[in-house]
Amino acid sequence: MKVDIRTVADKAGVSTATVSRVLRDYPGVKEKTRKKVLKVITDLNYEVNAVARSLRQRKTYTIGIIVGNVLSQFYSIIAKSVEDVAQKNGYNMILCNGDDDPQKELKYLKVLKSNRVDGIILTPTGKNADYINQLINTDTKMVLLDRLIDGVECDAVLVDNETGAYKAVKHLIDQGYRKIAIITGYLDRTTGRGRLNGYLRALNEAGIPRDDTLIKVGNFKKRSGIELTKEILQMENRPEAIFVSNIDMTLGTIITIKEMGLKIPEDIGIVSFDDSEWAMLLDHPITAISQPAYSLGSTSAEMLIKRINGEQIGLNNKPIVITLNTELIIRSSTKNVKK
Amino acid sequence: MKVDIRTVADKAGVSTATVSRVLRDYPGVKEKTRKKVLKVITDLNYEVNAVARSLRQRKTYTIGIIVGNVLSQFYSIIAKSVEDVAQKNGYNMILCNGDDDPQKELKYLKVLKSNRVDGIILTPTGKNADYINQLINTDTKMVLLDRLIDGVECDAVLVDNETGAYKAVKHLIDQGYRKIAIITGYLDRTTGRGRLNGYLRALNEAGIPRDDTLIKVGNFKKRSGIELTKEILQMENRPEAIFVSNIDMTLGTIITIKEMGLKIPEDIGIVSFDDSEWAMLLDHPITAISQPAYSLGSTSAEMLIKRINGEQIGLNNKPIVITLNTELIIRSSTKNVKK
DNA sequence: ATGAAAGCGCTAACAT
DNA sequence: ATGTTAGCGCTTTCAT
Repeated sequence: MKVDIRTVADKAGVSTATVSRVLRDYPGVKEKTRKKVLKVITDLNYEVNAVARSLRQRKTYTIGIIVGNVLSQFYSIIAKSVEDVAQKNGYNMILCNGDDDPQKELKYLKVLKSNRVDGIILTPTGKNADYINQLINTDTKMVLLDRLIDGVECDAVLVDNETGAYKAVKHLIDQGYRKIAIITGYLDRTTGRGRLNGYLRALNEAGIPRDDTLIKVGNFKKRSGIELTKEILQMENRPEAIFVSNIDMTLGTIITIKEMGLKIPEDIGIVSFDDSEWAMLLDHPITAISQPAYSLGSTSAEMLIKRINGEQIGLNNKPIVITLNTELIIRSSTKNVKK
Repeated sequence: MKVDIRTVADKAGVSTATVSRVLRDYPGVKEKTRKKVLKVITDLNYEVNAVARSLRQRKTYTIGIIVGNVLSQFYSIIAKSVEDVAQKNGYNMILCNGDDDPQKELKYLKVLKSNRVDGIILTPTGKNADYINQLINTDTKMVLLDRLIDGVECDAVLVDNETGAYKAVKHLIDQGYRKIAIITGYLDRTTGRGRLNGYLRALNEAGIPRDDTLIKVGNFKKRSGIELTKEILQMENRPEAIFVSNIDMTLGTIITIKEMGLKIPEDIGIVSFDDSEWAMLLDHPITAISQPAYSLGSTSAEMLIKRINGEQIGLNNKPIVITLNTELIIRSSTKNVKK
């Protein structure tokens, strides 16, 4: 049996307007009437039709989030933090798995737009700038997460990739390592580029000349960690340490090192951008740059909701970019035994 | 500027009905008209209002999923697989983090209902049976994932917990272990209970008497893995091996063993229900029961969508329970050196 | 304090 | 092949 606001109104002997007022805790309904209506609602197990409400109010109380890859711990934490904040503010969340694929990203942006979400949090692939600009210009609330897009001005919450990478590589240098390889991610992403830049800055500062044979470009996935590590370890004059730009590739790196029968840190030093609870349990716990994943998500969600509510942010309401800091966690994978 | 179907119709010089037909690839629109309308749609960047469409069609093309804990790898994989299947079938997915909390579960069930999702996939806490029954009776499509609920008859996709646990513990026994402890999860959940039962069956079959001091009840979280492992290792006559009922608790177990300066498997054998890519990288890779997480999610999503489409499933359309098998992956954490 | 009625943006039956 | 129109279930003015 279908039960809508009409059913409730009839049964309670009031108009639909009154039921609607009760539903929304609107003041100015006589206590007795309210009680009566609430009783009928309970009796009939009535649940407001959010679709109809959204249509009428032109507000869905829903935010969309498109992440790079739900399978990674990093994005799981972000999803959770966004959800926590959304919930606290009475919003629902639609999670989309962009898969770091510009096509899927575009598709999901359209889906979210079509569903009239009140705002979008996006981990951008870096493409689709035109469509994204168009969304922003037509007043879609949006916050970029973790990465920027060339040619797009938008609120964003980022991690200080360059400084993080710099700290990691400086630590290696301080430990006495000189020949240091890097496995980067996509260089057309601010994350990949920033981490490479930090690496280069640390080397430069220490007077170590740049050596392009030590720079391997991966795709942030385990597979490329495996392959590139193999390449590095098979070089005739093997590097002393590797800086790996994210945890999934680090996993691949460790697998490969094990397979080749080498030891960390005796044969090769390792530092990872991004940490894992498991990384500290290995026979040689991995030194890592820890990212504030939870804060990244919660900060962007809070920012988005402020925008949705029309609250003033910063000066003259221009887009704001917030950059969060990383932390270097020193463990034994960078203990230079030869030094 | 607001652009709706009316705007498009006017600009194209047709009625809204025709635009609607074009939008839905409805046959019987003259090619020339279709072209004209499509051009206007592109020019205006028109995007159909899915909210209005849903209201009218009484169909949202959205499925909701409530998982136990988005942070765990297990549920991440499930979320991804459900999303993959949903996408393939033209559905969106709303992901909710039930947090294994009956209150949140109830809240999200209501939210999803209110949003008129076409179906729900639920990892149930086991509570809220009344409300869930009411949903089912009012024709809400629902599939239970990973766990059942007492007193609820519903489609479900499960893992064979008992057999999995049995295989794990039998393997320990085969390795010569006799004094075997278990760290279980909530016993009011079919997962916790099933795994305990498998443990007991294996012991029983081997003629090893049940010893309740060796049965520790946890809550599936790392913290309880840490605490209960501490209790076990401090027993005056320490067990020779521990069967840990999920991966988060296993993480806690390993942390504790390390902290106490003990060695796996020399001092204590470990087998985990649930695997992790990292578990194989430890100095003593962890023997584990691997769950078909991806299949769990995809199977339940497929089942749900069939139900939504009104397809006949099984005999006389009664609820169906599908149970998937686990796999024992033997590594060195169960190599009994004393045997 | 409450009700009547319009309308949010679409789709679908019916008419032409 | 296309248009007219009612209505999906709500909220919100405007009356009373």
